[in-house]
Amino acid sequence: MPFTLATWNINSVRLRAGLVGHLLTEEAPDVLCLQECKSPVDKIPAETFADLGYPHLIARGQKGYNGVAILSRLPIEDLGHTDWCEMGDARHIAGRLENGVVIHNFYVPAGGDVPDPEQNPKFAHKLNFVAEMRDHFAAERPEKAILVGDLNIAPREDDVWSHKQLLKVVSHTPVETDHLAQAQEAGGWVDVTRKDIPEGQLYSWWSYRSPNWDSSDKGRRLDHVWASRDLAPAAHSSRILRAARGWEKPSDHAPVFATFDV
DNA sequence: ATGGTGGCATCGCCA
Repeated sequence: MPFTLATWNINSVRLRAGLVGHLLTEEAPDVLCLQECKSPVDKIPAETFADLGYPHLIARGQKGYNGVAILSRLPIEDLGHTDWCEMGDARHIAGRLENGVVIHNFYVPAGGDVPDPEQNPKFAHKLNFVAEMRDHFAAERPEKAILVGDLNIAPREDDVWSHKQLLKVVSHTPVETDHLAQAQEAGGWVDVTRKDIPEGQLYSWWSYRSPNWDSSDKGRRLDHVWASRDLAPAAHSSRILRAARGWEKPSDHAPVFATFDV
């Protein structure tokens, strides 16, 4: 049975519940993973989504910051979360569909502005977080699993508008892309988006601070869909819904889609 | 070299 999954950093699920509804109605993924919900779980407008055919919701939340959720048409079992870096942040949730597929939804710390862990504790936190992901998935190799989310790292040269100009910009520094590659390798994860779209510039985020985001196109691919090695051959038809970045009062991220035949 | 925008725990912090 094929199923389609999407991941989207929504930047406030309450403010943008209408946009979420629009995506569910127009694109109808079976599963939608959200990050930066910025809401306690009991204040997520779950009924709105249930009325649109998504009665299943698992989430972790906190007031104002972070927050991850999985909306699903299909029943999903809450597998809990890991408290990465023991910060108590709502940055991860895992669930299992009835077909046995496990979904990990991550919101990796952005890391602040200065790409030096000695000078900037937020950058140190980001590197530690990704190192813990590496250790976690090295200890327990994922099978029949999908990892999605805003990983806040654009790994490839063609995942940013200018490789050269972003080498010292947080999200594309070598130490970050090395850390991400190690986490990916430790779990045997396959980058599904790049498996399906191997060539060319590809972005999922455009800063709010750039007024002409579309024409200047200074984007980065910060949002990812990975599959465990056994599941990767089932993946196809990835796409990024760039148009969503141009919707009324948009998130600064566009949703990333992948379809799996499982 | 700087500042640009947006959300919220809103006058400072996060992205």
